[in-house]
Amino acid sequence: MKGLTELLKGVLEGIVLQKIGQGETYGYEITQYLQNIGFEDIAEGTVYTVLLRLEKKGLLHVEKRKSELGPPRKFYRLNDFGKCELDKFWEKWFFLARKLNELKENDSK
Amino acid sequence: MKGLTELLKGVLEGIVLQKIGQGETYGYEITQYLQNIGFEDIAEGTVYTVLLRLEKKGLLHVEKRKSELGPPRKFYRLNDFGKCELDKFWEKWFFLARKLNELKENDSK
DNA sequence: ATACACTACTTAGTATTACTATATAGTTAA
DNA sequence: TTAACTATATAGTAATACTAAGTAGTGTAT
Repeated sequence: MKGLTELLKGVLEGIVLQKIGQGETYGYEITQYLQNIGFEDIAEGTVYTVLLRLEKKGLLHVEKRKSELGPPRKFYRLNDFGKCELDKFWEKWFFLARKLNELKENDSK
Repeated sequence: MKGLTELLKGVLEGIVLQKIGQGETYGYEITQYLQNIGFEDIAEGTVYTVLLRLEKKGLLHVEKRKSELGPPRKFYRLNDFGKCELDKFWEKWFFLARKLNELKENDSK
């Protein structure tokens, strides 16, 4: 899907948090994952900037370890603060989603 | 709801387009409307910058007319391009909403 | 051994957007 | 005439995703 950039602001961060929340992972894997679920236009660089930002904000536990195949990976997990921020993201998202559904449904009335 | 700023990127424009699509309106009224439906933290200035942007992009038919009570108003309607962009907004929104629901539902599995 | 593909991470610079703060001004009622 | 309400505009800021480019380890085919 093209032209999603502005709509992704804030959302991409939430998606990445959610993915990390489902189990230890790393940047390259997250990028592949996003491609697979339909976000074909999200580039690697974008994902890494999100990760570094989340790291700086202190939401992630980070561990650099060797990979069996390829260069070393930075493995991420959510810490307590990260889990809290993930919850907040979903709250905000569902607030917005509910509002937008209401707006759209007013059409048919 | 606080801290919605980043999530509103792109969305606010869509909401304003949708509101205008429901019938001729003007900035001040749109602002009041947003307050009423739960977006208490969206300031007047924000709405006007959106409107001027949409105007510049050529999505709106504009007509400045006197008001019965108060200063003159700029009345807006969607032109064909605006209607097209509104449709595109909803397409993008529902794409994203569907994806996010899928991500969230993976939790329970 | 060498070249290539794949894996994996980083970063500088850009564009877009919502927000803050402030300014301007017409209208109405006290 | 003062205050409250209506109505619009705009300069500057912060946050975020995107582009483009670079670095480097590992595995495979030639």
